[in-house]
Order: sequence, then structure tokens, then C-alpha cells
Amino acid sequence: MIMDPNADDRLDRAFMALADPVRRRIIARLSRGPATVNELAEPFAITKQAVSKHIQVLEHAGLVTRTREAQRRPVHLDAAGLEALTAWIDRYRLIHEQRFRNLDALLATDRGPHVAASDAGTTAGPAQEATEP
Amino acid sequence: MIMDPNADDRLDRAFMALADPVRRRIIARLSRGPATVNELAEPFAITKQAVSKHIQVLEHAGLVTRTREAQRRPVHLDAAGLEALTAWIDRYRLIHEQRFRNLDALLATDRGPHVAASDAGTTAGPAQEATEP
DNA sequence: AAGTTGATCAAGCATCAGGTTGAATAAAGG
DNA sequence: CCTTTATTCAACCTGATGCTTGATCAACTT
Repeated sequence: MIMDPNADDRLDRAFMALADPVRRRIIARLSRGPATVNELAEPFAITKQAVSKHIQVLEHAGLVTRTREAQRRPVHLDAAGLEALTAWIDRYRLIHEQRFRNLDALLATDRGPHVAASDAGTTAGPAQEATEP
Repeated sequence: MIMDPNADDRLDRAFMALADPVRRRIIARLSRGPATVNELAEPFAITKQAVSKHIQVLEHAGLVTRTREAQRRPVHLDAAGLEALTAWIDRYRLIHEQRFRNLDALLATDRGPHVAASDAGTTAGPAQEATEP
């Protein structure tokens, strides 16, 4: 698959899209099946134009897709877009946990660790990085 | 400082915090161990004040914590904060996939599905929701 | 053709997020 | 004490967001 030149922008838009409670509720609704703009706008106290904009944000973030059906444009959830986010988060969660396992192993074998915890932290990694591996 | 009783606000801040490439790179760095503001600011072409603000955003979002150590304030990753985000995303990803499994089962037993796919979608859920279950 | 429904475009406005510079605080080290 | 180091606070600018109202487009319905 093609990795678009700046995957950063994709993540920017996706995380930003979920940083709004209205858009999160739209995602929650779409997880139960596609819906039109009117249907999606119904629970909210804002105009349909505003909801339409929210959907455009979600679409541009790669979290939803749209089809044509007469004059309606049903919105569908795109699970792959969500998965990209959990993939990013989980990567660093796992690196973080791995670091703790390494530290635990070190403390188990080496007796007499009189260094502070934070000091041990700064020297735990072999510094293998560039720009978001 | 009072802890807001609104879980929405916490998700707002957490997703918003990750919607910035600088803050994501800070998270990536912290996954390898704690670091000070100066260390975190070094790879960036912005001022330390700006990085300090970014760290405050991450802290307010519950993604990092800070300790005191002489005049330095090492920043530590808070894995629990990240986990809350994957938990939110995965919930709706799973609901979405479950819906597909239900739809597949329906199409396997019921012969004669002449309705459009999107129409089937709008009637798939029994509408059991309030505000983000 | 005329009207209705569904959704978007466009312009305007209030608020906020990210960045800067400059001054202020806090803890070490002379 | 004064100086250096590490970090934050305060004021300010700029551009983006979220929302509104009013007009426009596209596809049915009659």
C-alpha cells in the first residue's frame, strides 16, 4: 500500500476529528450502521450545516466514507481509519511497557541499585530513534 | 484543581493532545523513558516555552505526569491515559464489526434480501443509546 | 414545469490553539 | 550575595475551528 508522504497529517486530522464530542457521538452512531446527515443531525441542538461540516471533517480524516443514494448521502464508518489510531497509540504503549520489563529484569539481577528511578529511566533506552519509527 | 466530572472533556483533551505532531513526538520520546523539558525541546525548532506549553497540554490531558528533581521537572508517560483512548476507539470498532457479523448471519439464513445494503444498515440496530454508553 | 427534500456553499463572527518575546520564579553553584 | 540553569508566567499576534444565517445545487415527486 502507498504511504502518503506525510502520514503525520493523516494522524493530525484523525486525532483532531475525535477531539470533539459531537464527532465522537457521530462515530458512535455510525458504529451501528450508516446514516444520512439529517439522521445524524437529529440528536443535536446545532444546525444541519454544522453537522455536515463535522462529517466533512471525519471524511477528510479518513474515519468515514460516503455513498450516493438518490439525493441522500449515507455516511459509513471506516474501521480502518480507527485502527490506524489504535495502532499508533499501542506502539508507544508497548514500548513503554517493554521498558518497564527491562527495568524490572535489571533490578532483579543487579543487586544494589542506588540510582534514582528517574535517572534509571533516562539511561534505559539505547537511543534508537529518528522521526517516529 | 478540581477533577472535572465530565468524561467527555477528558477524551476531548486527550484526543486533542495527540492531534499535534510535536506532542506525538514527545509521547514517542517519553515511551523510552522520562525526560526534562530541555531534553524534549532539543529536537524541535520552536522555543522551550512552546514545548513547555505542549507538555502542560499533555499533562492536563492525563497522558503524562511530572515529578520534581532539583530544579528540573522530569516528564513521565502515563500509559493509563493512552489506554483510555484505545478503549474508546476499540469499543466502536468492535460494535461495527459485530454489526457486520450479524448482517452476514442474516443474509445466510434469510433468502431474498432485495433491500439495498445501506438500507439494511439503517435498520440493523435497535437504537439502544443515550450519550455514549 | 413547479415544488419538495437533502445536503452543501459562502460569508461573517466569536473563540481558541500554537507560536513568539520578555519578564519572573525556583533551585543549585560559586 | 550574585550567577547560572531550568522552567514557567504574561501579553500579544495569527490562523484555524465551530457555529450561525442565507443562498444554491441536485434529485426526487406531483
